[in-house]
Amino acid sequence: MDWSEVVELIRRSISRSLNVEKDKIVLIEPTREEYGDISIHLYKLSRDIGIRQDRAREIITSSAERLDIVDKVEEEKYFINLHLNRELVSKHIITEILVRRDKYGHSDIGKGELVIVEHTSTNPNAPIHIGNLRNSCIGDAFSRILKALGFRVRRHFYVDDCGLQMSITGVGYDLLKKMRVHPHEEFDVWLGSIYAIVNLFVEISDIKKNLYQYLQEIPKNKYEITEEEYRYIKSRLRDEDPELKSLLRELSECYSIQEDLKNRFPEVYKGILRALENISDLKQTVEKWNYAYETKSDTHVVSTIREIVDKCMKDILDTLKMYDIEFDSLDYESDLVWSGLVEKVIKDLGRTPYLSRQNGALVLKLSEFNKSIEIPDLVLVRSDGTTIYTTRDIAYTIWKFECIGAKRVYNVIGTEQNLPQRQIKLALKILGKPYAENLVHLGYELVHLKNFKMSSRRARYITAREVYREAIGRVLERLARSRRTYSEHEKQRIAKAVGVGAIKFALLKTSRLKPILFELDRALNLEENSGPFIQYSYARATGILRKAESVDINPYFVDYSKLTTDEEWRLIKLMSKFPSTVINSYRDLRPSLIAEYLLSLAKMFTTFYEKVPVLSVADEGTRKARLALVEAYRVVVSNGLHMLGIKAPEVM
RNA sequence: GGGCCCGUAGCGCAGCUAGGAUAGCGCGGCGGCCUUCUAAGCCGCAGGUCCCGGGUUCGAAUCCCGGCGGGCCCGCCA
Repeated sequence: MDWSEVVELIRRSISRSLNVEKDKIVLIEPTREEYGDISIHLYKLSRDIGIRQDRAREIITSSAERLDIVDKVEEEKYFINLHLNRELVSKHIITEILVRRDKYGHSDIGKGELVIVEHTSTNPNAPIHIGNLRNSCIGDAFSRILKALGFRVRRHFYVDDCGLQMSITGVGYDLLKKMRVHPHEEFDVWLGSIYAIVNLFVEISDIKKNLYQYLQEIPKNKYEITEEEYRYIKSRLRDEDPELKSLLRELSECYSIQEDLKNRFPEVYKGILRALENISDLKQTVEKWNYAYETKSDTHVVSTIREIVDKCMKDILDTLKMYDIEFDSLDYESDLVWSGLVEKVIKDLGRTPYLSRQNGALVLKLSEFNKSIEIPDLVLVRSDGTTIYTTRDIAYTIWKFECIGAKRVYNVIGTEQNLPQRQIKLALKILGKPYAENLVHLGYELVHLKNFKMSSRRARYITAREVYREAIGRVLERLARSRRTYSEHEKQRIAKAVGVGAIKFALLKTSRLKPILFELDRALNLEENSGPFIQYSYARATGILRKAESVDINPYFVDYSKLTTDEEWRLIKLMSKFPSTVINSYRDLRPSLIAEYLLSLAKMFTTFYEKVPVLSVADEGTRKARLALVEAYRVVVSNGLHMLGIKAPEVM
């Protein structure tokens, strides 16, 4: 029995006695302990069902009193307060937990339905950073929640290897290879620097080209901004022509990026700059690569991009593995394009009245399809024949439903992509796909850092690996200050579990619709509203059972009348709410609900731990009952942590 | 200009979807608690115009309308 069943039992009984539908009976949580466990607002109820208050009171009271789980019915102001029979309810709840064990909180509402959770899906041209990690944690936790609820879950990583950002990286990588400049750091970090630097040169040459019509002093086909040029630009910044002014400002911003990248990645920077002497139009080269890759028409381009994508993906997946995050499938965007599926989707859309050609590009007229909401049209195919990201994502979505057979698809993608996600859904509707409604955008707000703006285009980020190393280091430091002694192996295991737990919890506990200000000190402060706090409570609970002479707890042979303290009762009640918390978390797409729940549960356990002795209590029956309670706590908290992808260490 | 989201204690956040009793938690501040199951802990104190203004209601942090403040999006980028 869990809390929702207790509530249901009472509702059913009262609704029968009053002869009204169950939905009309609203049971609420009392705000104070002396008001009992469950309350009914008499005024509201009597109005809702059209019956006099005193009559309702009479019926409810006698109906509730007949239930064996109800101990006492009291009246206070306009409330009827029910006090539950602690012994009986405790018995039901603890038995349920100890019998169901690692299945407590699980259910079969998913009925084995196949669902896809797509998450992380970062560009394979840079390391995964702390911002991406929020996505991974939410996606991974949500997958675990779905699994616990009986869904068949597949976790997919969309490898975005088409698109300009890959051509930019590929061109730079190729140039360096020809110059015999080889990577000597972590590959993904190295690749990220190439992307940022080539991207910068594309940008600079573009601006210079436009600037040339105003200022011939700035040569139009040079990639670097010299110091002289920069001084000159600054002296002209106050020019009155707005167009010129904005170009100057952009270029001056590029200069600061240039200096930063030159400083941090001198070898890559100089190598690419030297190689560029032989390239007259970098942007054109990039576009050529983009076209060649998407059409698979140049083996050198294809093998080069594939090479860097695979190497980068290895680093990304290795990093995520450190956080215990894994995938069932890597879906290469290029495979999707090369298979002809993207083309087919465009063709299918062409048969609807909503596709039209504008200036050589193919545009999906979403505004005409749905006039009730305002939504911008979507360019599907550029005038050079290449597709854009959203187009490929439409095909990808169809692939998930039709080729994989998913009944529902969850996309963990930042809220900044709200619009494209809606556009995809509309495109599915235009195609008459019945599953359009089963595409769920699990959006989340970004991670911000204090005094630091992350940017892939500038190769500025806090990588997930850095954070991991820092977290491990801090836990080891904490262990060194501990009064306990640990073996080396134990230290490493705890450091990993707790370090990762701290980071994951910090990223999961906040509602996904709120931006997170990530401060390392705060996230890794092991003494807060934190993952380690919950883990610590588990370790303490485990400690008690380790020291108990008999760990064999049979819930059927426990005298529940011995659990008499308020601390015990509060803990039992809260544990009984775990299953409904999991359901709510799934229904509202909010893993943070479980995080929040575990925090209050751990807090409650800690209070119990401080106030109620277990091992030292003289009465054997009491000791046994409390041991059962502690064991039940371990079950609930470890199930909950597991759903968040956080380990529960036995020792800390 | 339009769309989505957020606004609760000095700071970080729950509570709002299904309106009810004295609005919670953590950090930070102050004061206590380790010969007794792990002090990564516990207990106490101080700290609030629930952004503002209307409306609905016996009753609003919660629902509705209108403002204000902040974020994101509205690209032949991803």
